[in-house]
Amino acid sequence: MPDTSSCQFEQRPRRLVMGTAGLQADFCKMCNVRPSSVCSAIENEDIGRLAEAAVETIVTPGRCFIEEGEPATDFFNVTSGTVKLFKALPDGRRQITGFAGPGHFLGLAVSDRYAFGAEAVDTVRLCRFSRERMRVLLDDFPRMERRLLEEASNELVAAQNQMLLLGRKTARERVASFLLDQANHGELNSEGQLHLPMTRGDIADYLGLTIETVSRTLSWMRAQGMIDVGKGYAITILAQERLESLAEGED
Amino acid sequence: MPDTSSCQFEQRPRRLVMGTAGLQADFCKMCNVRPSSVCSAIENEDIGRLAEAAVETIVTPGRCFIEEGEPATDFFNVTSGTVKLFKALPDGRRQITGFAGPGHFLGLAVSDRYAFGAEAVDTVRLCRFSRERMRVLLDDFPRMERRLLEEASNELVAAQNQMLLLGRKTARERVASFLLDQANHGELNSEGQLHLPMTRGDIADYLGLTIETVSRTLSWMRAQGMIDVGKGYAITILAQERLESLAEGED
DNA sequence: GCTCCGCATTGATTTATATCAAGGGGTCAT
DNA sequence: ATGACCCCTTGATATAAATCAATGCGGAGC
Repeated sequence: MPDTSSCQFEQRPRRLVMGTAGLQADFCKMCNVRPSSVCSAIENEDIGRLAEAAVETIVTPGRCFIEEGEPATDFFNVTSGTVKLFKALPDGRRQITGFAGPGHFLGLAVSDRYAFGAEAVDTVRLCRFSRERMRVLLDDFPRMERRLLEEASNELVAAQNQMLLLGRKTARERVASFLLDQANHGELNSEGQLHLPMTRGDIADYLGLTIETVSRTLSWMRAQGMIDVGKGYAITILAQERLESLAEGED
Repeated sequence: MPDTSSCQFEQRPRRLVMGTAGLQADFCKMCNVRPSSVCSAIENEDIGRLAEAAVETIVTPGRCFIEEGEPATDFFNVTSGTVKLFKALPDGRRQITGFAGPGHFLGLAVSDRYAFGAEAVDTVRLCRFSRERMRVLLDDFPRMERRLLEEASNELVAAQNQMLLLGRKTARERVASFLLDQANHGELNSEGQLHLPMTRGDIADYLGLTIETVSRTLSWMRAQGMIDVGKGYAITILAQERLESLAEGED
């Protein structure tokens, strides 16, 4: 069955079906990502307002839920899983501009169209807010707007770091930077392993490299004793300091 | 005289001297960049509050006025001229993350240190605001915070485009994209020429290329009849559509 | 069980761009 | 005027990473 979707990452032709019912206040009150998300800007006493504007959505792996260039109707807040954000060229070349994990807010768009696409890497849980309801919330809770500005500023810093990486770092430096970033953001499992939810192809599209170069670079790092590459997507960092100096080009 | 500054772009060892006196209300009221800047969020009746918090600063070409990693004490608003924003690696490799022209707001930083450096490309006029005074202004004028969020969102979109450029575009596509961006933002002179205030080196550091590749690519475009390279920094776009399809990789 | 297919790894070769190198044309201070 | 210094351009060569190609592994479906 051919893929007729405009989204390069879409793997299933079916439309994403999303519910429309709001949530109970307790849902937000108990939410484990609230402390680290923009939702923390709303106090417990007002949390019902937030909850009733939100719709919980589950996105299966590989499913695209924001398509670049489509009307920007919704904002999203990731509550679990990992999302890849990307831009594409007409001939299919792609650049992943970031990975968004729990607590991350998506959908900031100045124009009325999304400037990027978003696809679930693994199973992703989202809270969805329509733009209109979000607008009302922002009018009523200016603290939320401030929190959103903080979030945007953080992303801007990350984007600047990524521009330095893409414009000036070597393949080894890129991969080292990536592993350290992932180790800082995602938590390690009981064996100190870093679980990467994304494929080598995703990493390549994030780092501006090819799959082969990412694979070769990881093999080289393993040969150097810097990392251990386990089964599946698990990686153990064995020489963090060496990776850090490599990431900053001090080798 | 050796350059002992930590700023890679600093050319003069003297410290930047900046005044401390606030401005008259009329200064902001008459300001020609107010409509396109965050300052437009403050109405005429309150503009005195903005003016008294601002200090006008003139920065000579090549002068660095924000140093990466230094304490983030001030915000800036560019009123004339062009600023380059950059990040650097310890060995001197640099990435210019953007050029900021009139109306552009600088200094958004989450931590208490600047995440990037800023240097005047040509003679630059700035309004400077201390973080504390800016904080008070934002508390008193929530519209300004909203305006700042818009600005940050715009920058985020630009950053995503730049990541696509740096990660996935060829040298020709990069230069074509750059020329079109510049033509869109800066206005053309009476002869339809685009005046680029920055050097080939700056363009190279912005596009993740070398000076030689930028120069060769411009020469190639001229040989193709796409552009005319005039004296100094003037460029005429002769075949906009060809440049546009080139910029999007449709060639 | 087997087959298929996507993902990853590794090797051989190519190529776009960097690096090295030389020279020209401004501008500024002496 | 002269020389020093930038910045730019162009040519020759080197190289990091892409591309082309082959193989292996592991899960899903039959």
